[in-house]
Amino acid sequence: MAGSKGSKYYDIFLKFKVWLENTKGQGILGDGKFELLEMIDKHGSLSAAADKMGVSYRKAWGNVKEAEEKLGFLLVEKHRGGAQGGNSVLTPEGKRLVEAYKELLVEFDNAIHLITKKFFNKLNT
Amino acid sequence: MAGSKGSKYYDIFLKFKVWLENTKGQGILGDGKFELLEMIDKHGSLSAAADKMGVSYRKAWGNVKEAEEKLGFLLVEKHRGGAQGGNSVLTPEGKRLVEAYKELLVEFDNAIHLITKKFFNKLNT
DNA sequence: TATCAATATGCGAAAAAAAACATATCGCAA
DNA sequence: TTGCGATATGTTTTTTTTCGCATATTGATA
Repeated sequence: MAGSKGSKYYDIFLKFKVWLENTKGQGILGDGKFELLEMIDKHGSLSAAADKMGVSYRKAWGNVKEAEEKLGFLLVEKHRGGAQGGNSVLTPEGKRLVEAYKELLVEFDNAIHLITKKFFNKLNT
Repeated sequence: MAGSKGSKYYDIFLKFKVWLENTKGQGILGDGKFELLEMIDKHGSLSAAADKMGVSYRKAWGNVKEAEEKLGFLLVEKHRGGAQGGNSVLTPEGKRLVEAYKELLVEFDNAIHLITKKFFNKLNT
């Protein structure tokens, strides 16, 4: 819930976003891309991950590539050809990033919760 | 500084954004608009605020109007005509929001600082 | 060795967002 | 009563992003 009932701020909410940036100020990875990485990890391929997320393979592939270029190292180990056509798995670095990001989100949520409370308290003073 | 020296994460940073949203999921006010409100407060007019921020008056005006429409109440009291052509001052609600937001940012920065540290520690483990 | 599913990319269209341009209105003060 | 500077908007242009379509490559397996 946002502000207290009856307040003019009743249906207003605080939202936030966290992402990784490089020194050039370019965004690298945010919520969407992290979710994509998780899906790749879970399903074993970019195309399956894209499907599950309801985005085109073209877009998902482009996202991964862009992030990797900006980072300067690979997040996903891609294989093509073979009976299944190919597959993709996270690199150790990719896994690590995803893990760290997940924990980060939890802590962020906790912090936000407190801060939000204070914010609306102040507004309703 | 981001990761520890020599780390693969050396030149990567965590960034964040906070903003207000209404129940329809529409963004209302973020960093830029809050800064605009501060400038209006400081300079006494929308046009001066726009100048100082290096944006067009058209854009600044549109931003304020849009935010007010989504909030359902006024943030700025505008007057036109007169010797000076007109002027603008924050409404009490506008002032209140700006104040609360400023405090919010400080707390956010503190929280982020801690969380960022943990994040990179984990990556470099 | 032909097939098949997944990776890999280029490119043009379409949609969305931002910036620029053009006016109109308003009201005090000279 | 005219000029000036700020508010108020509609319209158009430009820029940026996103989407969709087409096409090539790869390699285990039947």
